[in-house]
Amino acid sequence: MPMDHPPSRTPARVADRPTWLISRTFARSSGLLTAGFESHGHGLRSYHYRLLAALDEWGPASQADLGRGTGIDRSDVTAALSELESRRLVERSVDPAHRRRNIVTITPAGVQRLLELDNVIDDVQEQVLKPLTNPQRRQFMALMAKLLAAEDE
Amino acid sequence: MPMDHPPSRTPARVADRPTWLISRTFARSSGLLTAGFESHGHGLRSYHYRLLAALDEWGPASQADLGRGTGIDRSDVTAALSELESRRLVERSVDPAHRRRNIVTITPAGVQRLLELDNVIDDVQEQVLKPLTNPQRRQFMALMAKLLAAEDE
DNA sequence: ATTCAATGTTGGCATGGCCAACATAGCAAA
DNA sequence: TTTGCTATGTTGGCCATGCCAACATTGAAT
Repeated sequence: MPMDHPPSRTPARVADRPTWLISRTFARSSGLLTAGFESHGHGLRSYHYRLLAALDEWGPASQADLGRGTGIDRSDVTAALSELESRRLVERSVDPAHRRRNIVTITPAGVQRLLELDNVIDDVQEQVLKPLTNPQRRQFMALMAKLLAAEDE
Repeated sequence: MPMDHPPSRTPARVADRPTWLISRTFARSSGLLTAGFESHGHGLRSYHYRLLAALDEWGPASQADLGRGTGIDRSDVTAALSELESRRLVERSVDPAHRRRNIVTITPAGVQRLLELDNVIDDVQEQVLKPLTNPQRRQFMALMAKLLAAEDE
């Protein structure tokens, strides 16, 4: 999604459209995020961050719950957790009550890593919003929140 | 990118970050766009639309110019044009001056299709922006434009 | 006891954005 | 004029994100 080769000019019917602006905005944001993860992300990506954050904030959970909670597909949760586990950032253990189910726990090293990623990601927010004044930033976020409120129906 | 299964709850450190809002906004916009193309797009996708729009607005062009103009990679231009050509929406002919170069032209049927796609896409804009009042829509777009202005440097 | 639903896992797919390599063709500098 | 350098179109590949299907296992419901 990072579109590193932006169009030199853009057809008018495309350039004016909100969906185009949104997609360009996302490309910019996503590009900066990717760059941030690449240089200071210790090989992790956004799935990993979202899972670590969920585990830290909500405590140990099953993979299915993590998937539902974070919106990440079950199969992708499995893959991302395996990577986190091999880095000792989370631990998987069988739920004694439901032996089919794994209980996933974040390790102290995982919390540590999460904190580091927080900083990386905060930097990116700054870069993304740099062109806007503080009131504009708040306005922008409020408008997006309004746009997304409809999502729940 | 359509994220059709949004998170049921979202970790706080994720939920209030601009990059998250942007990515959710894009997911929504992109999902509606995909749905629009799927139901009334005659099997075409956004690359096709962008290319048709460029050809309609700028007139016949070489593939390399189309790529540079639209920000689509040369190789993807080739593929998308082949699909458009097989549907008789564009025509390729060798540039007599530079025999290595193709001159791509939009056909009347292509213009027709473009007009239809315009309507589909306009509908999507409405859907995306529905939660906002008209002044809010203008504000939102202005803020994104400001965000993207930095892109040129 | 027999169904049914949930769980974790594997493997696959599409889209959008990329890159590398290649043959061909034109241009330019020597 | 010959020797490059560059542009062009094409093929084929890669990666990330978001998805879906199928499967065996397991527990719960009937």
